[in-house]
Amino acid sequence: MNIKEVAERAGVSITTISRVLNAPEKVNVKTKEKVLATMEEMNYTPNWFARNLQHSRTNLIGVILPDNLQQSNMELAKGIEKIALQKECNIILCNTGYDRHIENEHIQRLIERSIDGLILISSTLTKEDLDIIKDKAVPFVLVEKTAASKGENIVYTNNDTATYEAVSYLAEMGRKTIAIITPLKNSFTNEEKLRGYREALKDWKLEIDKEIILKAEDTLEGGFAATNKLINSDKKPDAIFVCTDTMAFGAIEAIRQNNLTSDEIGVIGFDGLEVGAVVEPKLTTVKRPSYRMGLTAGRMLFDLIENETGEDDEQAVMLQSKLLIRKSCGNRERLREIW
Amino acid sequence: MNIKEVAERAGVSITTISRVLNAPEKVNVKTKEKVLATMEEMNYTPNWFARNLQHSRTNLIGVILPDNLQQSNMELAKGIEKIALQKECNIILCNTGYDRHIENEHIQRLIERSIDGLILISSTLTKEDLDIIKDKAVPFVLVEKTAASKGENIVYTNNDTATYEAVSYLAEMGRKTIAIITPLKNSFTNEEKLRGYREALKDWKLEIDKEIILKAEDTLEGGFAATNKLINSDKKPDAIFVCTDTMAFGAIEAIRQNNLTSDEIGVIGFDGLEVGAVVEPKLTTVKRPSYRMGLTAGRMLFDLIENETGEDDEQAVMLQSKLLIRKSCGNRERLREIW
DNA sequence: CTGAAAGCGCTAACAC
DNA sequence: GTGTTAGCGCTTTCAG
Repeated sequence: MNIKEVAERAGVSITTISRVLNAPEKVNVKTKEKVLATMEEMNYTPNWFARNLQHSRTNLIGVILPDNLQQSNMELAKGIEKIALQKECNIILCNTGYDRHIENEHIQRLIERSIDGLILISSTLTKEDLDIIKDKAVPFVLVEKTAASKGENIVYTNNDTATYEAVSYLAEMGRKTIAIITPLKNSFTNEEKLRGYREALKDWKLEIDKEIILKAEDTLEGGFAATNKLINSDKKPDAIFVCTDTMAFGAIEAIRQNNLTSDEIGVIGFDGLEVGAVVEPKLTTVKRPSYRMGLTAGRMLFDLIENETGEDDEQAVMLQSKLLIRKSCGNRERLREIW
Repeated sequence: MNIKEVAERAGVSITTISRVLNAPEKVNVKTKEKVLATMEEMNYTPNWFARNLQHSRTNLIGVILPDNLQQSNMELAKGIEKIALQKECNIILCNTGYDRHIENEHIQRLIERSIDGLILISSTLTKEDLDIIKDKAVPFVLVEKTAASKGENIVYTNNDTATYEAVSYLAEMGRKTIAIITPLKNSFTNEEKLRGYREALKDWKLEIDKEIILKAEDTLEGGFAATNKLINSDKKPDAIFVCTDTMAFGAIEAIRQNNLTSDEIGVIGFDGLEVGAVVEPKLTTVKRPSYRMGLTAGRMLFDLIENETGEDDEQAVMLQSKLLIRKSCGNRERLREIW
C-alpha cells in the first residue's frame, strides 16, 4: 500500500498526505485529522526507501568492536547508544574478533547501507583501510589508539601511563619480579600497556625478562593457564600485571589453587569490571572510563555528521584510566576498598 | 554521484551499469571491466535507497533486549548475529531497560525503518502491542516466555522446572529455610522461576514464607543488600536461590563478609556466567543455553522471513537449562567441578 | 491551504 | 549483449 491509495481513500492529493507526514502544521486541521484517520484505518506505514531517496540520511550508525562479550566495550556501546537515541539514530553492532578482514567486510557492507557514521572500537585497520572509508566520505571516530590512528578523530585512554602507574605501585610495595600477561590477539592497546610496563620496570631498575612476559587467550582459562605457567617457571614472579580483568580472574584462581596468597603473588587487572569487587581477593585494577568514552565518541561522531560549517581539524580526546586499589595485590596500609 | 554519471563516463547505458552491479555474468567481460574501472575511478557507491525502493528488503533485523550489559543475553545476541551474517543481514541492537514504553518506541522506529524482522528478548509487550507488529506484517520471534507469548513464535528455556530442580537439590542436601531473591524489574521469566521455587518447596514440604522472598536490583549491590537483609532477619535462611548470577555474586560477597560459609548459607544462581567459576566459593548455577537460544531464534526468524510457502503455524522451541553444581551450595559428595 | 508534475537513483520489462 | 523506457513511493518546487 502506498501514499496514492491513502490519498484516494481520503479524497485528497498525495501532496497533502506527504505534508501530513512531514509538515503537519501546514495542513488544515480537519483535513489532517481525516488523513490521519484513513492512515490508521489502512494501517499505512510510509516507505522508508522512497522517503530517504532524496536526502540519503539513514539515521543509522555502525559500531564495530572486537567482541560483544567484553563488558567494558559494551559499557562503551551503551554510552554511544545514549547519544544516538538523542539524535534519533539506531546502532548497528558488529563483532570482528580482532580480524582485520572481517572488520573490512563489515565496514564495506555498512557503507553500502549508507550509514551516517561509524565508530571503530580497538580497530585493526591500516592507514589504507581508513583511507577507503574517507574516500567514501563516511564520518568516523576511532576508540582507542591504533597503529593507524594518528591524525584521526579519536577517543582513547592512557593505557600506557595507567599501566605504568599500576606496575609502579607494585614496585613501590616491594615487588621485585613483576610479570605481565597480555592477550594473544595483539592490539595496539596491548602494546601501549606493554610499553607502560617496560618503562615502569626500567624506572624502578627491575629486570625486564622475556620469560615472564606472557601471551594468553583473553579468557578466564587463558589467564589461568598463563599464571600456572608463571608459578611453575624458574622465574616465579611475586606480582603479575594482567592486561584484562577477565584474564586476571583466571590468574587469581590459579594463585588460589596453588595455595598462594596475594602477599606471595600480587595481581592487578585492567578494565574495572564490577565483578572484580566480588572475586576473592578483590581485584586491584585499572578502571577504564568506558561509558564516558562511549558518550564522548558518540558526541564526536555526531559533531562530524552534523558539521556544516566545514571545520574539520581532527579531535583527539583522552579520558583518564585510574588505578583502583583493592586486596589482590596484597597491600595493607593504603587500602581504600570500594564497596 | 549516480549511475548516470558513471554510465556517461564509461560510455555505456545505465542499464549496463545496473547489470554490472546485479548480474555481472550477463555483461561482456571487457565492458564489465571498463565499468568496474570507472566505478573505482569515480569512487562510486550505489545508492542503497534507490536500489531497495523496488523490493523493500533492508537486510536489517532488530534485536531488542532489556540490557546489553547482561552477559547471558549478549551471548544470545551473538548467536543471532552468527545466523544473520550467513543471511547477509545486520543487526540493530536496542536496550529497553524492561520499560514497555521504550520497547514500543524502539519497535515503532524499527518498523518505520522497514526492518525485515524482529527478535524480542524478555519482552514486556502486551498482546495488543504484539498485534500492532503483526498488523504491520513484520515477522518476529520472542525469546523467553512473556505474559503475551502464547501462540507466538518463541524460543524459551525451562525457567520453572530448572529452578524447581535447583531448589529441590538444596532441599535434598538438607536445607530447610530456602530464600529466593528475584529482580526488582519483574519479568515473566522471574515469575516462572518463582513458580518453580514455590512448587519445589511445596513438594519438599517446606514452608513458603513471604519474609524470605525478596526483590532486589539486578546488580551485585542488589544481591549484596538483599542477602544482608536475609542474614539479619528473624528467618535467617540456610540457602538462597538467586535468580541471576550477577545478584548471586553479591550474595556470595555478603555471606563472606558476615563470616559465614556455604555450609551455613548455600547459594545457587541462574545463567551460568563464566566468572561464576572464579568467585569463591565457585557458584552453583543453572546454566542457560543462551548462545544456542540465539542461534535457534535467528534461524526461526529467517524461516519466517523467507517463508514463501505460506506455512505459518507458529513454533515454540524449548532449550533446556541445567543445574551446574559447584561449591557455593556447600555440597561435598556430588561434587563435579566444572570450568 | 491544496494540487499537478517533475524528479530522487535505480531496476526490470521489453526491444533491438 | 546492450539500450530505451516506464516505473518504485515519496518529496518538492511551482501554480493556483
